[in-house]
Amino acid sequence: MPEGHTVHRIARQLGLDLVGHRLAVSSPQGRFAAGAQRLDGQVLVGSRAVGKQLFLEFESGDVLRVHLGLYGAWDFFGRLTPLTPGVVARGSMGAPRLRRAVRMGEGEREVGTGPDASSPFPPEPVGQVRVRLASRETVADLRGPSACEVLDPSEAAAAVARLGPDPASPTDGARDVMIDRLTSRSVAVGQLLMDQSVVAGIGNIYRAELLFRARLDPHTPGRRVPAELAGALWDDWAVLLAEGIRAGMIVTRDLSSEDHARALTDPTLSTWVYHRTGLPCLVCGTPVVVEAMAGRNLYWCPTCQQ
DNA sequence: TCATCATGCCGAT
DNA sequence: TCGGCCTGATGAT
Repeated sequence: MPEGHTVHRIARQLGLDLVGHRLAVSSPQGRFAAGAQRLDGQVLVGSRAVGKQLFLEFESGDVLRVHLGLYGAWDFFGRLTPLTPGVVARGSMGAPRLRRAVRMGEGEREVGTGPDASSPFPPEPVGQVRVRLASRETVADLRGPSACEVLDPSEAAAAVARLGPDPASPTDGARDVMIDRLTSRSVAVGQLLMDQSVVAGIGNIYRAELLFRARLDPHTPGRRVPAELAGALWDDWAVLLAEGIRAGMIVTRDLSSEDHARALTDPTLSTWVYHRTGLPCLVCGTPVVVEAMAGRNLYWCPTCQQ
């Protein structure tokens, strides 16, 4: 799945191009027909990401809650404002294999179009589109989400309250809340970082990378993590998340601009340990190992992380 | 062409 | 701890 940075980018794209517009809401696939009918014709008034969840608020107070799960993605068409100056997201945002970014040439306009500007607008839905949000100029199609439901305001508030703090959607005392929840349990810190009620938005890649950057053994019980180290994990997560949102990809190493571009096609360039099983640790040379932790692949360096 | 895998999470056991 | 769900890419056949 898209980790937190991707969902924040989706929230921003929808905020730039669909918030403030009266939308046609439909479910071409049919599996969200009732929810779509409830939202159809309303003005979208807010777009917010908390962790990996997206909350879209409509003028009636109804909130569309979306979780992309492992496979979900949004496809954008029509008029799109670049999230990063000069870079227009084309195609999908969500499942990473679909991520595409096209750098616009000199002199091109700030506003780009979808993947095929010559096709009719709005485009015919392709595949299983659970929800289509359409303004006169922009279409957003949601495919393959694990959660997609309409909530009333109190239900939406409860859904947000179940999540831990998110550095990109800050709340009062967020850092202390994360420190407290991380250091009060005996569960392994490698599991706690993936627990969305401890801290929101971290997935399997950021989990492995944060632990390596902190030189922390993933098996360390949360209780044994000093508060200063838990705070440092929060601070580093805030940095990596902000950079991920800006760049539109997960980068946890300092890369030259050439390597940054090459990392689009060679993911092993952008991480310290994730997906580097058997390759020498970039710091000490020890082969990176992979093991299952709570049913997910955990990558780490047994020498650096002690 | 097929089997496997993936940045997730839930509920049953 | 496991299977189930959702979709597309990848590497093996």
